[in-house]
Amino acid sequence: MNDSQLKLENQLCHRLYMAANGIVRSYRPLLEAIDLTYPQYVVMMAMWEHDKLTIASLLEKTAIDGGAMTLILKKMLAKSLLDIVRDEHDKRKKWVTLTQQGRQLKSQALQIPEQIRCGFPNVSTEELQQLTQLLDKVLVDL
Amino acid sequence: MNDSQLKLENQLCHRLYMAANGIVRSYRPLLEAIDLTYPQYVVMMAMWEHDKLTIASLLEKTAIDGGAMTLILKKMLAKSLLDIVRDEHDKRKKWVTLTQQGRQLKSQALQIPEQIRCGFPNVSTEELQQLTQLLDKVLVDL
DNA sequence: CGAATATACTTTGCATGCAAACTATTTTTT
DNA sequence: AAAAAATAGTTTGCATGCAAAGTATATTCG
Repeated sequence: MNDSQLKLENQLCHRLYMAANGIVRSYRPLLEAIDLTYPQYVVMMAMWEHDKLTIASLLEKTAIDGGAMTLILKKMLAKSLLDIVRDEHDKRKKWVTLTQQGRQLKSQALQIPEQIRCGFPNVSTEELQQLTQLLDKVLVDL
Repeated sequence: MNDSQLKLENQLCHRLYMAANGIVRSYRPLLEAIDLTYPQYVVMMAMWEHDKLTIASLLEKTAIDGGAMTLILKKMLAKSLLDIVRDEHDKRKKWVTLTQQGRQLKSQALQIPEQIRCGFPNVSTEELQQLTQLLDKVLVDL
C-alpha cells in the first residue's frame, strides 16, 4: 500500500486548510478597524459590486452557508450597513441593499487589498495569478 | 481609486476560502464512513505518521487551534482511537498515542487520497504539484 | 531560595460552516 | 383547482477556528 499519500505533507487539502485559515487571520486586524469579520467583508464586497441582491444570489456569489448568512445579515442589519426588504411580488424573496453607511464604508476598505498584498512579499504577482488560475480549476470540480 | 481589487472575482482569499471549504466538503462522505471529521482525520494522519506526539507538536503539525484540539482529542479518546497520558517528568506535557483501534483505522483510510483525487478530473497531476508549491510559498508568509 | 516568567494545556464566549428539519410562498402536475 | 413539488429563507444542533483568560507545572532571575 502507498501510505505516503496519507502523510500530512502530501495533503493538498491540508495546505488549503492552513492557507485559507492563515490568510483570513491576516485580514483580521485590518477588518477589525472597520468592525467586520471576514464573511461579513465578503458580503460587503458583493454588495459594493452589485448594490442590490436577493439573499439567494448573495449566497451564490459569496459561497457562504445559508444558515450562517441569516445570522451574518442580521448582525450587519444591526450595524446599519444594509437594509433587507421582502419582494412585493414574490414574498419568499428578500432584497438586500446597502445603506448610505454601508456604501461609505467602501472608501475605508479600498486600501485593504493592497495592505494584504504587502503581507506576502515572498509570492510574486505572477505566482498569485497562477495560484488564482489553479484554484479556479479546482473550483470547477467542486 | 482602484476598486476592481475589491471585486470578489479578484480575491485570492475568497477563492482559498471556497476551495478549502469545498474540498473538506468532498471529504465528508468518505470520512463519515470511518466516523471522522476532517480535523479529526488530520490528527489521525499526524498520528499514523508519528505514532506518539505531545499535544504541542500535534498542534504544530496540524495547525489546528489549541482550544479546538482539546475538544477534538476528547472526542477521539471517547472513540478509543487514541490514548493520552501525562508526561512523568514534565507534568505539563501530555503524550498522545494510537490505540490498536486507531492504528487499524489506517487500513480503511488508505484508499481515501485516491478517491479524493478522482473527484478532480479537471485538474492534472502537474497542476496539483504546482498548486502545492504555490501554496507552500504563501504559507511561508503566514 | 523565592518571585517573576515561561510553558503546556484547558476553558470560555463568540462567529461561522454544515446538514437537516421547518415555514412560507410559488409553480407545476394531475 | 387541489395536491405535489420546487423555492427562498430561517432555525437547530453540532463541530470547529479564534482570541483571551485561567490553571498547573517548570524554569529563570535576582
